[in-house]
Amino acid sequence: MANLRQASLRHANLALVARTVLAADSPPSRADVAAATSLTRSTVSRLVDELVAGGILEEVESVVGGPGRPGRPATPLRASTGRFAALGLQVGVGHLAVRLVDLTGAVLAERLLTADLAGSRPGSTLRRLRTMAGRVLESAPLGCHVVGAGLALPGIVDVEAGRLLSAPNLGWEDVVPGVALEAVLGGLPLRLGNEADLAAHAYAHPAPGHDSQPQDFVYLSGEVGIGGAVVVDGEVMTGRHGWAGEIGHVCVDPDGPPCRCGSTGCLEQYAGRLAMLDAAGLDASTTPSELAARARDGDEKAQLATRSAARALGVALAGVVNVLDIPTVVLGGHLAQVCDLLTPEVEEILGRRVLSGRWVSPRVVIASDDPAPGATGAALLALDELVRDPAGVLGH
Amino acid sequence: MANLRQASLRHANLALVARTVLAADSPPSRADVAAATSLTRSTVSRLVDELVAGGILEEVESVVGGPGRPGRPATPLRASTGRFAALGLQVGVGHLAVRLVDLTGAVLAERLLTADLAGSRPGSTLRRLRTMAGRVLESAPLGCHVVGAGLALPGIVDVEAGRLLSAPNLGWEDVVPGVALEAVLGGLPLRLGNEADLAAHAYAHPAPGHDSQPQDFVYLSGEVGIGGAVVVDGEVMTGRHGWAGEIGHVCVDPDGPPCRCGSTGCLEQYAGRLAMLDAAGLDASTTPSELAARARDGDEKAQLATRSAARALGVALAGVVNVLDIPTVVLGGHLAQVCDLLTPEVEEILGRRVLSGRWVSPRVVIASDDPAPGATGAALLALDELVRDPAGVLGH
DNA sequence: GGGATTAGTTTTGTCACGCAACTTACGTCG
DNA sequence: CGACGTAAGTTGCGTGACAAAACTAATCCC
Repeated sequence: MANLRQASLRHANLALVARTVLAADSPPSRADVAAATSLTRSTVSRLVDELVAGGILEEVESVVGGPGRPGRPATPLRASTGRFAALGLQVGVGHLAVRLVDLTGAVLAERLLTADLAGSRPGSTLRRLRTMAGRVLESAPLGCHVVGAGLALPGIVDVEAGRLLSAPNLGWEDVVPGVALEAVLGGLPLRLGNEADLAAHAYAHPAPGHDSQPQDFVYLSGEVGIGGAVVVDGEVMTGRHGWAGEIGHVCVDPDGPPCRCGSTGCLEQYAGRLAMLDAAGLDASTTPSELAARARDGDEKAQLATRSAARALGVALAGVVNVLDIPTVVLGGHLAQVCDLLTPEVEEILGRRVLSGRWVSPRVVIASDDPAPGATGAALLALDELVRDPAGVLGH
Repeated sequence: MANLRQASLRHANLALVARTVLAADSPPSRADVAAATSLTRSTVSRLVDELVAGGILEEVESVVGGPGRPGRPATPLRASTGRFAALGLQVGVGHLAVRLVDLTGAVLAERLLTADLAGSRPGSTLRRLRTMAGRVLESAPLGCHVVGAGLALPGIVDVEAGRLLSAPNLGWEDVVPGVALEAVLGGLPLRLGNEADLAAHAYAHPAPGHDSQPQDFVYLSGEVGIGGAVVVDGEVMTGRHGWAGEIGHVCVDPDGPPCRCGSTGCLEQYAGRLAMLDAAGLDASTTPSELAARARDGDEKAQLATRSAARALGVALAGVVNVLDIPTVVLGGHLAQVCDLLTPEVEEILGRRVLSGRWVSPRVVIASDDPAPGATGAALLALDELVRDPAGVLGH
């Protein structure tokens, strides 16, 4: 409900120009940006100059063989490398991760640590994360402004309060990670987020301002249980309180096995990592790839486990697609590793159970195999604020 | 991705001022609007003058005893009555409806017709609707501009193409209602919409620019089957193709009874009107209120039917709430008539099955008993375009 | 080397808003 | 009953952001 004044106009067009440059596949010239935005060249020039002066964009020395076109050669523009960056942190059930990502989406520095954190003490775990974050920040290039920090957590988060309400797979309840980390952040605001939400953001936007296809999808993140997120038009749906996306607890069968959430027949009880391994008669430490290999080799129990998981995924996702009309499903985490075993049956069930399946067939695709997409997503989300309002870091 | 120019600024602020006046509970003065929008009085004055000249707003003759406050008395503003209106049409399974709604949300004229249209021929039904629309338009007040028309349909709609793809309960397939109605519309664009989507819009916005509480909810519309809509921040989620909200076909039990959609165990098979009457051993023509009365009087089969419906609703809605974090459910249509029988058990199941139920208890509320909320919603949606860009009807 | 072509800059004009002074229209109080 | 206070609404001026168009710059092509 905020009003608009002349300054808003400038803010909005600065953001538009910045986004246009970041979204381009190859560095565009001022003239290209003018054509893409339907602003005039003079206006674009002025805005670009401001963004370059502010260190958000930079001009590329087009050394290599130009296009050989008549006319004055263009000055290609791109996001500044290493000038602005954001810190992405993640506490997973099996790992800690810290990443420093810049405006081009490049990882300037990172640290990964594999560890079983189920049942760990929040205090000591967050201290380990703090140490890792300190190292990463030390190795940031000179003159690099860290503009934000985000922390991905596998649980239900109160974003406003910066509080982790509950992370059953970690065994954490009611934790405020900001206090343990604030020494290393130096006053930088820390934004918490659900791991699946942030991973989904990273999938939709592999770099700040850069949109990938598709921009509407349902994201499933398999770790111990199943996290999820719904992305509409490139934006992660957070819901009324920021707790949307709990697809792992959609009911597949009301008479199904009890879930630790207190309900029965949740998707997680069929397609969660532990549930699948259990159904296949394998130890909890077995990797999903091992399970997939056994299923392919003809192990009957492994095949049963994957088939049961596929059926549950099909039923749960059909409901989601019926309600949201988002016919693309992205599988990440352990689900990505067994994706090719699941996909045919899941797609078959979706085609049958989705009302609009007659006109558009739902598709299942696989996410990247990044072990910590949540950390990347947390950093990218912080950088997005910069792209959305570049005037904030310029001369105000 | 459109750029901003000075004109955009004016357009945006015109819309802001218009919305502010429409959203106010009592007619605000120019000074009130200035305070609410944080625009200056001079700017508001200019914009209001334009809107008054354009016939969108009007000054109220404050005849009755003013507040007796010192200072120059205010000139209260409100939406013009009867100057701009939109036509809302609806084809339901049991009725036809036509409404003319103005900017204040008042119904200027309407016509309702009860008829069993299941299996009707689209051509003759639409001709009847056309006649009704003609009568309604004839009775519009002098100087009333009809700025848009919308048609609510109980099925899957291709909004862009103006085509009804499938309405199983009517038995209609692949119909383009625009051609049958264009004679009466006189070039006015007709916008199709799903009945539940439009009813949900009317619930969220009882008048143009006026927001009711809540602005985030799941809407269930019970007719023969069950239609649904998801409203986030006052906006009906349409999904990738406009087919979102098919909650009636969320799977409650994969081993449940077959549904006409080709799937099994859909919510509609438990809580649809026909399904409930069938389970209660009643004739298809029985009213839901009659069913409710029997259940209250101790009829065991009727109680069984309502309990089964409540359980199915609980399971299906729990899934939706888990995915979307929208803890308010609005029941309309036949579900509204049996709402008080269903609510306790549905809320109990939601509290148990919704992951975030520990922090926020989901609530079930009842919609208005308007027989054709879709028609109202269709008209309101058309008027919303006017409110969103008032400059469109002024001096361009 | 001159012309064509394209990139980027400079200049001038327009328009919407903020600011502040002003006018209007009412109550209040001596 | 008339001066004063107060709040609503108007008027005139200044500012800033963008459009339009003329201009400069740098390259290719002949």
